[in-house]
Amino acid sequence: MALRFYNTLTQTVEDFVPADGQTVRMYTCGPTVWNYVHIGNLRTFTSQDILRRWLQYRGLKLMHVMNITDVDDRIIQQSAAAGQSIYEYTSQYTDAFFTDTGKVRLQRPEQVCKATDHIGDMVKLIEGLTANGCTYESEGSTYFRIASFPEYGKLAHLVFEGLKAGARVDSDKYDKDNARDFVLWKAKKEGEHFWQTPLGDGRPGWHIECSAMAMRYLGETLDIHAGGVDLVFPHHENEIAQSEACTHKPFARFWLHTEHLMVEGQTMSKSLGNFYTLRDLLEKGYAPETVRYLLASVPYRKQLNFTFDGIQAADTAIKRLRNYALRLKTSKFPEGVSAKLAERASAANAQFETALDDDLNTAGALGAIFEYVRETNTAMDAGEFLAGNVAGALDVLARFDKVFEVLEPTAAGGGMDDAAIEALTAERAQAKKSKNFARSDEIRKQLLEAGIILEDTKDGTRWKRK
RNA sequence: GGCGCGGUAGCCAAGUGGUAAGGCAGAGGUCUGCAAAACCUUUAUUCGUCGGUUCGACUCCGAUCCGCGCCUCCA
Repeated sequence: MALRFYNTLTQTVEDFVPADGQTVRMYTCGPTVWNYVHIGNLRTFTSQDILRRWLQYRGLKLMHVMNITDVDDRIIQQSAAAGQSIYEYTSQYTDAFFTDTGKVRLQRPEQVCKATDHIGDMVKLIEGLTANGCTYESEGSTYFRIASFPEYGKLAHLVFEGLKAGARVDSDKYDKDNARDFVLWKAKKEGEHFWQTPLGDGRPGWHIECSAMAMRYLGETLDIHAGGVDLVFPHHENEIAQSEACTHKPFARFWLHTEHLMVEGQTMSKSLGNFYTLRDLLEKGYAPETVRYLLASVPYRKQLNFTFDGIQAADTAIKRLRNYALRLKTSKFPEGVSAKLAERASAANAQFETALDDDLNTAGALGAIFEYVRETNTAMDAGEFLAGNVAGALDVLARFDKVFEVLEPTAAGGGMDDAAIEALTAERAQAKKSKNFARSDEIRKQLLEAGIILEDTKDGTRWKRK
């Protein structure tokens, strides 16, 4: 089955192939670096990481660009309140962003770009729009005239006929011809950071950075543009308008949007007290890969209800897979290879791949893996799983982990080293042999306190870290 | 009001015109010096509700109820 995605632009699931057949040129809206990432942000970024990994799994090359919005109203306010320049203020949150996303094992895009490094590209784009008659100036600011782009609304599928200009209360302080017109370049305000440009002293509007940087690095038509659902309107709609009105070419072929998450069935918000950053969760003792698993396990187009029961379930599910991997690596299986089980491994891989090809159905993919794990565990218990089947099973896990990447535990740091554990395990084996169960249990307890769990099997004792 | 998404077991969740994946939790059992791991059995005659189409619908159509999102800054 072909790889396919739901495209917000057409509201249908479409087969996906990059325009040049091999390299996916993709742009995702990155963070506004004024705070630490919360789990809602992380859900979107995690879904994009799954997307990246799946495209690579399918043999495609990637040119993925993500922006860092390091100048906007909130940043200007917050940095002023903190008595810092916008650069000082945003650099700490930019660093924190990569630290946090690194912990949940998000791959870094091929190109990360900051808005403030691309003011020149934005100015050029705005000048191009002006040359095409799509802009107007008012009190030093430059606006995009929506009336100049008849297709406005095609992404969000909004119809604006009947809307009276100025009918909506405009919270923005700048004057506009039409309430829907949006600002490309904001005139300088006293005390605010600004750039001197041919457009006048000021700073960029919110939407222009994405168009300018996306086209700068990826050309006029991208294969994929992705973000959270809340960006569909007005952000992505405006990106389309300002890009296409300039180039007269489609800005992006596929638009992918990740649904929001809820927390314990409610919208996440600070006022409800259910607002969590990744740092909050890690402080509560959850492993970053557990958060990753939970966020990735629900398909990206479905709202995800984030609960503490859910994160607990994710933790247990990961342990099950780790135990399975441990069993594969430490057990002695009879010689030979079971053709039936080899076939079963191929079938599991096929199911896994079919699910992810189908608009990244992560829940379906996980189902394929767990079903395979249970069946092969049963075969192992029955003595039907043979030594020659180990490689195939490890391959199933490896394919899974290429996408989900949760099997390797995050190092807790400190603790006992492997040699010391092996020595105690050996001593305990001796004690058990001579039926000295008191000493045997003492060692088990000692290791448990150090976070090491011992498991006695017919092939000897194996250990793992908690 | 307009546009869009969703309602499947205690919780999370896949699926689809042919008779309900998977994970977690619960109960019982097997194995075990202890413990752990693993496995087995068990938990939806039923997929928000009501109609319709069909040999057959959870899956298609209509209506209806409920939840959520966007329409203004927002992942």
